[in-house]
Amino acid sequence: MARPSKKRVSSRNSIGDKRAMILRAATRVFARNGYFNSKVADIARAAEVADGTVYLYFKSKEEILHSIFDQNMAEAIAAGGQLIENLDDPREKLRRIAKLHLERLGADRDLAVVFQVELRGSTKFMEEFSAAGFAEYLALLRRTFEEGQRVGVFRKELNATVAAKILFGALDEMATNWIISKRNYKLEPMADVVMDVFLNGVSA
Amino acid sequence: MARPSKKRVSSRNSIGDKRAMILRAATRVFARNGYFNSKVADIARAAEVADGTVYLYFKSKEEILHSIFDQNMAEAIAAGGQLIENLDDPREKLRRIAKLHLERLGADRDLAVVFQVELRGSTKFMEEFSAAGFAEYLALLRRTFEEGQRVGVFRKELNATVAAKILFGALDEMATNWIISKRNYKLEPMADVVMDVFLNGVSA
Amino acid sequence: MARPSKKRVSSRNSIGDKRAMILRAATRVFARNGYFNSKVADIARAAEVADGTVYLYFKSKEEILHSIFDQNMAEAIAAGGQLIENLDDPREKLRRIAKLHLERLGADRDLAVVFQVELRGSTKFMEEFSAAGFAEYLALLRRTFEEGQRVGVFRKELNATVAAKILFGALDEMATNWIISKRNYKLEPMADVVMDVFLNGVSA
Amino acid sequence: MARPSKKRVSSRNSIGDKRAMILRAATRVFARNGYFNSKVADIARAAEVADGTVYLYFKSKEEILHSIFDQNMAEAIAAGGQLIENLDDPREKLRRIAKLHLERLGADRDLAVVFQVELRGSTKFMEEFSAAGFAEYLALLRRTFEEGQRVGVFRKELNATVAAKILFGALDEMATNWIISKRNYKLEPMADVVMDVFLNGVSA
DNA sequence: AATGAATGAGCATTCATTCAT
DNA sequence: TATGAATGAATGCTCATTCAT
Repeated sequence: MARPSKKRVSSRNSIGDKRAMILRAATRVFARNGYFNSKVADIARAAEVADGTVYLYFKSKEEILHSIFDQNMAEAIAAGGQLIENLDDPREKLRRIAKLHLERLGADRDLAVVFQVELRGSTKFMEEFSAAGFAEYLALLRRTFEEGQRVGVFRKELNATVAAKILFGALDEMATNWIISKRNYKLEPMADVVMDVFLNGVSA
Repeated sequence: MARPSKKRVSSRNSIGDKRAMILRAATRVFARNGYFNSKVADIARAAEVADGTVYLYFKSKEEILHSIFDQNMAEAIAAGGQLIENLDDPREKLRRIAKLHLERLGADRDLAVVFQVELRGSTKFMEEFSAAGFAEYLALLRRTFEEGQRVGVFRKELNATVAAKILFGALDEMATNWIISKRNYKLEPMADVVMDVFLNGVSA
Repeated sequence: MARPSKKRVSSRNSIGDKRAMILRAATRVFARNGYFNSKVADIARAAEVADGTVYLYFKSKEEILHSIFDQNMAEAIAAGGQLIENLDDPREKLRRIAKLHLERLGADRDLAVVFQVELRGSTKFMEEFSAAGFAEYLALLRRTFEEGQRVGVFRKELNATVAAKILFGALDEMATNWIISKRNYKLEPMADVVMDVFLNGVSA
Repeated sequence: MARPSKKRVSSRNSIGDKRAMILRAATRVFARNGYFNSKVADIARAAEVADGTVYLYFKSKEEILHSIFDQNMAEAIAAGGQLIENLDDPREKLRRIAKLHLERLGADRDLAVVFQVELRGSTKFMEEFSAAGFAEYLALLRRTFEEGQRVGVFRKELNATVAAKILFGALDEMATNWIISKRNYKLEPMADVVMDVFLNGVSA
């Protein structure tokens, strides 16, 4: 009858972390069961809160998925910007970005599944998240590529937007394959191979 | 009370088309509403058959999605194989495959949406369809690439599997972006740009 | 493609037996799966006819169940009447009827299941089949009992209708228990025990 | 759009009653429409709760039927045990049990219908509920009968199990007939007639 | 008479969301 | 803030029955 354990240790982080806990729990749950098969009650249980509590922090189940994307995308872009601000060579910039891309996904399989699979399952999401951080990320790649064209290291006749998409597509496929693959390998080193081919392909 | 009209008009198309009609209707419905939001009743209405009729041809809603994938993938692989059997240059082979890839998707937006979006929405599907035709397609790319390495047109130090994935990823991204994009452009020509960069990047 | 076997032996009985074949098949199917879980298609398959054919002989699934009851009940009552018409002792008459009752059910487990279980599953059936042959059977028992009272072998103060129900209930329970029982024993001999107790209980 | 009234009135009965209310409502609904024709929505409406609420207390529609049986059977057996614990004469014990049997059923026609009709409609139920409380009830009758044989009031050569079934069958038939009957009479007094015949029949 | 493809009404169950406490 | 009992809309699938052949 009594609910003994349920250790109040959950206060391991100062208060207010509840939102973050729910987000982390949701990432885990979505990754394991898929967005549509995940119940809000599953997330609540995983986050060790009551069902209703989830709605104190998020308007709906969908908003949780969005928040996972938004938060991580914002972090990634911030990290990426910081990472390259002191670099000069556009090729090196792209290399660092690519490595960071796969490094982040490779460090958290659940997050990777949500990004590579769950977020793709509907045109609605696709369009929305495309309009959001994803476009920004693609723009970062494009601007860096244009910079390379300006300084003469990349072929000037290439459409920068398309070039950015090619690079993104290649990296994205690495991530997706890594998730699906039964084998156990590091994702981040794949960035080197991709960049080798890509830079070779676009260099002036 | 009475069940007036609705007399078995059908036969608009010769018999046996029913399965194909349902498949076509489902592609349209899935593309417009997403797999999870599509009701079997929607598909039935779009195919102009009764709800129950759907189940005479498919075991479940999920099987319909699978059938769309299977059928089109099989056709595509057959067409691809035929297309390149008389070619010698591995580079040309890859060019043709890439063009066919984007041509087919570009010719049927609904089908493209199902392939690029709906089929990606769950690890379950991903793994299953990965195991099926998709793996076969990737293998086709890989073997052609290896052939190119053998005849000396592609860099021998590159991992053929990874190279195949890079190419697929780039093409895949073209397709996905084409779907999401509000602009109206032809998909198939994008193959040329992708192949330009890719071949440049992998050539010996 | 060809449907070779399906031996036309089915004409083992002259034509017109189709109705009987469906009835027999239905008894088997109802007994094994229960009335509500039995599909008309199951019955058709068991009877080796097409689904639609069933409806050439019966108006509905429910009518099949009724027909099983009606037919067997009519046979049983006819057999019972014949069996006792040359007997004098009312006690012997009841003994014969009881034996026949359990003998018939004990000879066809499927039929017994339909009579003891499937026919009981709804007040609607109960009332209908009560109004039909069942009432007639109970009346046979009652009249025979009254005859016994008249000739002085049964206690006159007993209500004959109730006495008939007691006897029927006891026999009915023997049949039901026999069906449910995992053990393997003959049903018909149980009639002797029941008659021993009953006759002892009602004798003047 | 708005979801106006229907405010959580409830609390009409103290909380915790909800399970009991659903059970009572289900008994009524099953009795009136039959188990298979009863919709869970009917039960919910009758119990004045939402459809989903039913599933907070019961795993399935089937479990509701089981629960009706289990609960009432447990109560009846407890009541029966208590009723006879201070009696010595096995004949009197059986008389009391028989009276209680018909008294309980006679006091709640809906419950009687469920017990006499709905619970009988499938071998699955039959076997299950046979394995459960029903067997226990039959065992109670048998043990009491054996006790009577030991103390010499019942004929020793009779099989106690069969004797118990005969008694049960007779009582059961009284109950079933009472339900089906259009006439309006008390069920419980029938126990006396049955016991008169039965005891007369088995007495040493 | 016989067939079996087609029909479409019907229903148990789930689960995101709310709100009284 | 937090809870979790209660809600009720939503839907995939089944199957008795029909009817064109």
